[in-house]
Amino acid sequence: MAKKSAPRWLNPREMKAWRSYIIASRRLLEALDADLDGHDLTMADYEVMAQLSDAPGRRMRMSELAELAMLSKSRLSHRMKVMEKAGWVKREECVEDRRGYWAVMTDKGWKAILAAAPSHVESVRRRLIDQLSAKEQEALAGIFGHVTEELRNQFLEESKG
Amino acid sequence: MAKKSAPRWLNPREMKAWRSYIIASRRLLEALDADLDGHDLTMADYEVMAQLSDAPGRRMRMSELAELAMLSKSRLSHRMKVMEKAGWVKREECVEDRRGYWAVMTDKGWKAILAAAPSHVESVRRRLIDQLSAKEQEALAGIFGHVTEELRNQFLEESKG
DNA sequence: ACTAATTAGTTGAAAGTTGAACAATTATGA
DNA sequence: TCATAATTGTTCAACTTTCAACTAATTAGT
Repeated sequence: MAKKSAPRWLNPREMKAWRSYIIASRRLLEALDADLDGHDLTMADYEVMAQLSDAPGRRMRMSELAELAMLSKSRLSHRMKVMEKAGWVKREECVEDRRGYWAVMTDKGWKAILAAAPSHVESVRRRLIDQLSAKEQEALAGIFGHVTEELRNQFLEESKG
Repeated sequence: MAKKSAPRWLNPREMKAWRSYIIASRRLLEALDADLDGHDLTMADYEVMAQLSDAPGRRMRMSELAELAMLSKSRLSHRMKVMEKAGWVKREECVEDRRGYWAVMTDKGWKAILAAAPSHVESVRRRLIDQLSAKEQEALAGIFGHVTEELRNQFLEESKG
């Protein structure tokens, strides 16, 4: 558990990369969320709905949905209650595993996501994707694909220690 | 207010760029926050403290601090109350403008940020910066520098309409 | 089969965030 | 100068998220 070596501070190039990224990302997410406002959706709720609409039968087990939408089970549970009240989803008991539930998108939910999707995509384009050349898009994918992979490795590494 | 044109969905390259970015970013931020846990700090609080420690006299007006740390005034106000209770900052009335307050970092706060900074930088390195080549770092800075600039333009554009 | 341990999902309380309303002060401008 | 507008920062209430505790059902180990 030694920790004594001098901190390796970021050099100017590294600092610029890090700060540009973190600042732009916060502003970008803020803008994307604001753009979704008119559809009564946050990015997180949009992600839940989008995942659900891609699933066979527009239904998915709660756990899997939480996993794909990157929410804690607890958080998903709370959001589902809200979205259920809005009539966008419902929950159905699962016969194969009676601990579990299916999150099921309703027709109303389907219509809601159909209505929101074009403007959301347009927003992602305008704020980010259309700002980048094809080369830059590939660079972005490369960089963050690698980051994700490495985070996964680090997580596995930390889990066993 | 015409909106009828067919949505321009993302092509595979665009989709990959967007999804890689958004997924990696969420996981990355999650990991960085987890790494800060041991110092009783969130990224947001760290940012507040870092900005404050860079300011002359380690003090800054509330508004400016909110601006730099990218928090709403309300949110900063709440966080300050918590950090004040922890003894890391205090607030002082402002003589030049008696509506205002100075956010002032205490000695204890200074020690706290000094203690947290090396491990935070190490975390940023390990999770992101050290994963990238110099070229990739420059690409990252280029991309997101441009995104920030464009977001600012769009914001100005929207403000007048 | 019987107990342990895991897994699925929910809940309630505490903590955090948002957004509008507000008091106090300063700036603007006829 | 006077009235109006804008700015500073806080507060309250509504809402959201987190964390730990919990029930119920399934799986594993013996």
